[in-house]
Amino acid sequence: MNEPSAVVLIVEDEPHARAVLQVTLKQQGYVCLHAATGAEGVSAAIEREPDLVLLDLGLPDIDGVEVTRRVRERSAVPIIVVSARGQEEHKIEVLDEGADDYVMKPFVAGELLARVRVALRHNRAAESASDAGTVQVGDLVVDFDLRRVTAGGSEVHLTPTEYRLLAVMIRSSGRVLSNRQILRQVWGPRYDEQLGYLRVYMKKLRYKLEPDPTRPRYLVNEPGVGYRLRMPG
Amino acid sequence: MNEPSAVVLIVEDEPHARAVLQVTLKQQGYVCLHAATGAEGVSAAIEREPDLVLLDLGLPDIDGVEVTRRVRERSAVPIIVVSARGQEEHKIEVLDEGADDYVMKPFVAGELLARVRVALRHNRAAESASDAGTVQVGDLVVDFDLRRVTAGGSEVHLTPTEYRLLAVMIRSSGRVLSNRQILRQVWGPRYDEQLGYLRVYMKKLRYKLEPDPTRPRYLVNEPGVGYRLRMPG
DNA sequence: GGTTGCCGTTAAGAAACAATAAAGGCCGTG
DNA sequence: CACGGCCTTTATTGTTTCTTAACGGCAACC
Repeated sequence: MNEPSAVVLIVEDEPHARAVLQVTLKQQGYVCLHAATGAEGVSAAIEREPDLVLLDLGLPDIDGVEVTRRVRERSAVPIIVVSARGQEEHKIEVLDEGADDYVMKPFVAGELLARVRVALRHNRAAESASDAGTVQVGDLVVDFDLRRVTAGGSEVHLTPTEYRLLAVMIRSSGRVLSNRQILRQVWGPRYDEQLGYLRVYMKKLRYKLEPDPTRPRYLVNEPGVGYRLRMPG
Repeated sequence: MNEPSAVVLIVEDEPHARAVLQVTLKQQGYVCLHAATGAEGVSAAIEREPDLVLLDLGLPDIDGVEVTRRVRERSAVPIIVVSARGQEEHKIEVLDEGADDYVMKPFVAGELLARVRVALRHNRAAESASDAGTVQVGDLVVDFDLRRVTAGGSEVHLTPTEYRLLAVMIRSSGRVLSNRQILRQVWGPRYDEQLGYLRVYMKKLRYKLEPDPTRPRYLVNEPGVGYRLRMPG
């Protein structure tokens, strides 16, 4: 049962840090690409189509925030930012620009790898979601071919946004999705702070899908984190 | 079912102490390497790739803390510090630099060997857990992909801070983490003196996870140092 | 036997977060 | 242009989580 090996682009100017990253990743069977400057990183991230980008914040030429922005103009590749101590204040900026996660140097190998796995899995889930079919969770059935939803046996009409939200949730059913992740997938990367949208539409979905909308069985909130579509059981 | 014999690097200047360590280990089938100075120890730890390093704190040339730091720049090999009385204050420093555990001289052979086994096992677990995404310790299971925690078979709801704390502990299960290390990882670098936070949240976690919260089996305190997530056995 | 240091526990107020209702804007269609 | 459906926005209320400070127990040490 081998995972198909993923290609990871490492954007890091300092040779030693780069070596540490590469060794850590290669041991797990990942294939590594390199870029030593922000400019190289941007073009490699777009042209060579890696499955993941590890981006150091302390690059010599372009600011890491700017690198993220430029990559995001052309690609949805997951970006994990690696930053040294004393650069905490960039964390929020860079996440706002569309980075997916954040790891502090020095990091424990296990932690880095965990985040890499999570980021890759997202990506794969989003891609394979395009192959259609019907998904069932409890008495909720979504037919992606016909774009039809039934709850408790009877058909439910959903607006486009409601449908996209449900699709995102049901594709990752069982797992907690952060508010940011949901907003990016449903409304787009620039909307990932519009928590209000998400709340309003969660209410609408619950109203249409839940047996008792005030006591959600399916669409449950994890305070401070996000939402998840609970699987039966 | 033979354990694959592990290679242990002993860094110790005093001949008698070295002999005691070596005999204790050889009887259990471990292969021993030696280094008599800190400098030798650093290069041997990196180049000869032992499975474990036993590091004496009272070396003639380089401080044990410095040895740990230099090894950690290049290797994730488990390090167990062996320290004489009167060096207690170094324990925390050396753990902060990335050592895995410490044993006080004079030590009982059984205790040393138990910690050696734990450190070796931890290393192997960290390697094989990297394709799982879920980590199990005793009847505690953390699924990092789903962000789900179960204790004794039933799901447990954790708040964001509780979850981060458990994640930090379980990623380093078996080894001692200093209060400062934990605080930095869970609350951030600026909170590394807020011991109160840690105590409050340790209680909350124990309450939710331990069979008998007043007699912790998993989250155990190391007085004056920090906490450890004890592995079963 | 008191003092000190460290740990566990508790509770209450502050802050962050979530659910809901309702109003206004946009846009296509009749 | 009036209407209906959908999306966005704001305000209000209610809930969960975090922070903070104080207290009590226990052991080590003088």
